[in-house]
Amino acid sequence: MKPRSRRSGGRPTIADVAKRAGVGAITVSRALREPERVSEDLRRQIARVVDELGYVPDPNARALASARADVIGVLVPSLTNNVFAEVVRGIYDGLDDSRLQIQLGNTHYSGLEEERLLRVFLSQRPSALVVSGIDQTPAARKLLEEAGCPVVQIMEIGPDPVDMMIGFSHFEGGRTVTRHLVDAGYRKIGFIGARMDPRSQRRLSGYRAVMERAGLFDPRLITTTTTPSSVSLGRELLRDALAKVPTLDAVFCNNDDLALGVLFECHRAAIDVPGKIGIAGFNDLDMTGVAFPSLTSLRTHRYEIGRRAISMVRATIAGERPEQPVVDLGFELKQRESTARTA
Amino acid sequence: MKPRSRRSGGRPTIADVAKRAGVGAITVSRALREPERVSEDLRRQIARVVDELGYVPDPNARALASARADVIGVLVPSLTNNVFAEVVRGIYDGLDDSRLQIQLGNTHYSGLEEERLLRVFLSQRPSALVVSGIDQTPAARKLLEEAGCPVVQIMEIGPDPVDMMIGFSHFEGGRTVTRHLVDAGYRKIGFIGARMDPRSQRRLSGYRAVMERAGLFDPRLITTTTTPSSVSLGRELLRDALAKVPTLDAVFCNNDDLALGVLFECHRAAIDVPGKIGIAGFNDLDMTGVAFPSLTSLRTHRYEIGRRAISMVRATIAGERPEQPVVDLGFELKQRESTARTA
DNA sequence: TTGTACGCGTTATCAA
DNA sequence: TTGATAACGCGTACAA
Repeated sequence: MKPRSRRSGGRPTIADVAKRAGVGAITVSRALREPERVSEDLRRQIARVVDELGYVPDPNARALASARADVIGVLVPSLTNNVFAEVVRGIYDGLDDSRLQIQLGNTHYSGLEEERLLRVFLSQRPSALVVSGIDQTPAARKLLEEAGCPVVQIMEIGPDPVDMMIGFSHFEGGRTVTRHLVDAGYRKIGFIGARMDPRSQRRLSGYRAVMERAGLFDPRLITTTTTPSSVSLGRELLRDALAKVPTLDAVFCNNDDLALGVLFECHRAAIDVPGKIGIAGFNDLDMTGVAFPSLTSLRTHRYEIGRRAISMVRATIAGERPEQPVVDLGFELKQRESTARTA
Repeated sequence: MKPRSRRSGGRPTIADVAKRAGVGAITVSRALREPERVSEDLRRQIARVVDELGYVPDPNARALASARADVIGVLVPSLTNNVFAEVVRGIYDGLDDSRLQIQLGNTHYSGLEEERLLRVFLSQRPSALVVSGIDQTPAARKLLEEAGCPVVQIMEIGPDPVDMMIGFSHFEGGRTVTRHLVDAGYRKIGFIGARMDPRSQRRLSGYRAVMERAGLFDPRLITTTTTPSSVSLGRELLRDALAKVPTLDAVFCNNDDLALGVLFECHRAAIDVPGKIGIAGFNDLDMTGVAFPSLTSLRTHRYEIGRRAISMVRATIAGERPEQPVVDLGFELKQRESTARTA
C-alpha cells in the first residue's frame, strides 16, 4: 500500500474518495457542494465512499482554491456586555447547518481596533462581514466598501449604509423613554450614562431633545462617565447626580445595569421608588422585569438582530438579495412599577 | 504589465514581495515568521517592500502548506451566561498580538453538539483546543486524545486530564458555601438549582456532603430544574421551595442569577434578609456585591481561567510545556450582608 | 544564511 | 453530466 502523503496525517483526501469511487476528483467536489449537478447514481456512490473513508473536506484547501472562505467575520465592541452576548448568540443560532463559520472579534469599543481586526479578517477573504454600529473610521469604512462581500451594520440604523443594516434608532429610543417619564409627571429627570459610546450619545441626544421641548432641560441633570458600565457604577452615578441636583425626581439610565445599581442605591438610602424617584433603564434585560419594584425599560431585539443579520447575509450569498437593505427592528417600551407614580 | 492572476483579486503575494526585494520567496516567508533566521539587511529590505505593497499573508495558503492553522478551537456551553462570556473575554485578551485566531463554538450544554463541533474544528487542524468541563462523551474524548495538538479542559479540575486543565472544584465550592451557611447558624438550608449541568450537580454534591455530615440533610430542601437559569426563575424556585418547606431559613443558589431572583422575591414578599432567610449565590457577579442587602457569594476566577488557558496553550506551542498541567485556581468566599445573621 | 523543487487538497477553466 | 489540467499562495525538505 502506498504510504500516506507526508503531511496530511493519514486523512483521506478528495483524491482518495475519487479513486475509490471510480470518478474524477472534481465530481466528488461537485457532489458535495452542488449535488444537483451530479447524476443520482454517482451521487449515491460517492456518498457511500465518503462515509466509508470518513472523508472531511479541508476548509483551508477549499478557501485557497476558491479564493473565498466559508467564514463570516463579526466585530462587536464587547463580549461580556449582555446585549452583545445576545447578539452573538443570535448570530451563531442563525448559522444552522450552513457550513459557514463565524470569526469573532472584540473591538473593545475602539474604532482603531475595529479597523485593525477588519484587516486581519479581510486577509481570509470572508464570505461576509458583520460590524457593530455606524461609526466606523474612514479607513474602516473604505475597507468595508471594497471588501467584495456582503456587509451588515448591526444594532443601529442610519442614512448611509455601507451595504445592509439592521437595528434601531437609539435617538428615538432615548426620546421614547424620556417622553414616558415626562408623561408620568416627572420634572427633574436626570440622565445617567456610562461608557458613552456613540449609541449612548444618541440616546442622550434623544433625552435632550425631549427635555428641551418640554422646557425641562438643565445640563446639571446629566451625569455621565466614559467608565465602562456596571451595576456598582450605577450606585455611584446616582449619588453624584443627587449631589448636584438634590431635587432629582427621576433618572433615565443609559442601560439596565446602571438602572439596577440605581435601584439598589435607592433601597440602601431608603429612597422610595417610584414615589420619590422614578427609574427607567434601557434594553430590558431579564432581571429588569423581575426587580422589586420592577423596572421600566425599553425592550430591544438584540437576539433577533443577530439572527436576522445572518439571514440577510445568507440570502445575499444565495443570490436573493433582501429587497429591504435597511431593517428597523424598533423597540418596545415596558412600563413597570419603577415609573408608576401614584397621582 | 502582466495581468493579475485569475483568482487572487490583485492582492500581492509572497512572490511579488520576493521579486521586488530581489530575494527568494522562502526568505520572505522566513523574514515574517522567524525574523531571527534572516540577516538584518534582508529583513529590513523585505519589511520595506511588504509595507510598500501592503502585503498580507494568506492564512489559508499558510495552513494548507504547513498542515496547521493558527487557530485555537474553543468550545463553551453558552455565550450569554456571564460566567462563560468572561471566560471567552479572557481567552481573547490572552491572544495579544500572537497571530492566533479563536474559533468559537457554542455547544448549548450538549455533549453531542460538542462532539459534532469538535469534528468540524478538527478538520481545520487547529493549533490547540479548549473545551469546557470534564464530561466529554467517549467519542469526543477520543477525538481530543488523538487531536495531535495541545488540549485544555477549563472551568473544572478532575483526576484524568486529556492533556491540560485549569479551573476549580465545584464540589469544594459547594461545600464551602454550605459550610458557611451552617456556621452562620442556619439549619433549614435549601438548595436551589437551574440547568443542572455537571458542574451544578457537583455543587449540589458538595452541599449534600456538608448537610449530611451536619445531620441537616433532607431531600425536600432541594429544589432543582433543568430549565436554563435566569433571575425570574430564581423567584419561582424560591416560591416552590417555600411551598415545600415553609420553615426554610436559608438558600444556597446554584448561581448569582438565581440568588438575585430570590432576593427580589424576598423583597416582594417582605421576607427579611438575612433575618428570616439567608441567601448565598455562586460566582460573584458584579451585581452581587452591590445588591441590597449585598449577597454572599463564591468568587470564581473565570476571566483568569480563560487568560491562563491561552497562556498554557501558547507556552506549549512554544515548546515550553507548563510543569503543572493541572491548575486549580480555587475560589474565594465573599461573606456579605445576606448571610450575616445578627445573633 | 539563502534558495530550488515540490507538494499541500481543493476548485476554476475549458473541453468533451 | 463528467473529467484533465492548471492554478491557488505558501511552507517543507533538502541542497548549496
